[in-house]
Amino acid sequence: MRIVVAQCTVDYEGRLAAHLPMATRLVMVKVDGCVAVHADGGAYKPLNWMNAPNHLLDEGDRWVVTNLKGERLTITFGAVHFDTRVDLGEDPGLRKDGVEAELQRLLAETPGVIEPGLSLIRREHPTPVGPVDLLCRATDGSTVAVEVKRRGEIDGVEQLTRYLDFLARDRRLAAVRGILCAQAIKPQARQLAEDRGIGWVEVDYDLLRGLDSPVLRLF
Amino acid sequence: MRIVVAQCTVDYEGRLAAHLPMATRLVMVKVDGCVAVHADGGAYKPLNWMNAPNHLLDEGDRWVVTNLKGERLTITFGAVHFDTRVDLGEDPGLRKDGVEAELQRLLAETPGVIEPGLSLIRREHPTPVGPVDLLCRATDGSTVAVEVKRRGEIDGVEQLTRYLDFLARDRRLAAVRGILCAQAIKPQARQLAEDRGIGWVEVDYDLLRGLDSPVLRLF
DNA sequence: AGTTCCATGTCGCGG
DNA sequence: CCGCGACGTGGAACT
Repeated sequence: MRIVVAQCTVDYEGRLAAHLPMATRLVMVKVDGCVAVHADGGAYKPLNWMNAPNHLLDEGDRWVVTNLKGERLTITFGAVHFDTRVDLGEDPGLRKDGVEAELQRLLAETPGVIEPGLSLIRREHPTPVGPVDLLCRATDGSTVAVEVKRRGEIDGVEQLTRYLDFLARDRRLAAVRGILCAQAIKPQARQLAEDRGIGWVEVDYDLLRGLDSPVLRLF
Repeated sequence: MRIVVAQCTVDYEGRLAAHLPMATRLVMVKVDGCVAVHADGGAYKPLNWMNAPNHLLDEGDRWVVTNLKGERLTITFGAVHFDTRVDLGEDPGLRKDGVEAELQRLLAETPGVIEPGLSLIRREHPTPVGPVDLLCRATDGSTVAVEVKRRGEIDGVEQLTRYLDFLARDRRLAAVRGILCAQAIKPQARQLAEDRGIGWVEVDYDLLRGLDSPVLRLF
């Protein structure tokens, strides 16, 4: 990784046009070739950047970074405060927990928390417009398509609506209804769901993880 | 800004849980207090981070960064390769051109380029499923909902469809139709729009900017 | 390569 | 402060 602290102007031409006047900034070049220009604020996002793969033309006081999509990042340097290279080596990588995949797994094991008596038919049930997260059977005999999200928003309702359109035509299934299931569901998503006769349920991830624990599963 | 290159392990507990084993990484602390841990790859996004506002407890070989939402980032240091501070000063900021907000503003000033004779009723007209970009009156007396996009894709058609569903029920409005307006509209979006009786128009951003110039507005 | 969908999305604006 | 939608969204998984 190369780290440069220097005065510079930056110009980006591509999906939009952007310009940065001369000021002191941090320019980071990673071994994969990506370039990022940071100011001393604005969270972790750089002011400007160019991801790999790209080509960096180093003219000394000016870098021109281009990619195959025709985007161009031009950095023109003034006074350089500092310019160093460090070898970080390969990174062992990140472990994550608590994303949608995890939530879906937990709900598949305890579908009753979505609606009393619900039982799982299958996960990732295929349709022509994508897989339904959980396909279930309700006590009233109807089929229930469950869309699992970490956060319930309008997109989730649209997605479920598309699935239901196709499931309704599947003669092998009983009458099909839909439920949007998330840790939190936004008012507009609730509104749209209700407007379309789609149910919605908020579930507690920590509670669910508790229900899944070895001790409680003995009961 | 403080720049540290060091061996470290990182743990994040918050919206999810994540762990990074010991390895050499770049830790950046900006003056606004945000902390980012970078590996030598993975584009401009850090492996882990904590945005401002937060509180950094510096125990020397361990940093504990917390925020009011109950998220916690813990960095435990091993060998430190280097640790420096630089004063970047205030950044003059970024100028952007060609984004949706700009396009919407220009169209609001010259709605006639969307359809001859169209006049603006209001921008950001509220509905229960979100605001309509431009609500207009056509010469035939009908109301026209315009969705403005930089790039016209299926999402834009879906969004406009939702608005139209609700607008159709508003008895204060005349018959409502919709137009998707963008710099470029993909074939699939055109197809879907036509299928739903929604109009679509491609507009030239540069031409529009020209129409908005002081000289031409005299005419 | 193209499409779909998730994300600790982040960011900015308006209520 | 929340709600909402845009973003140079980026990135991964799958066709």
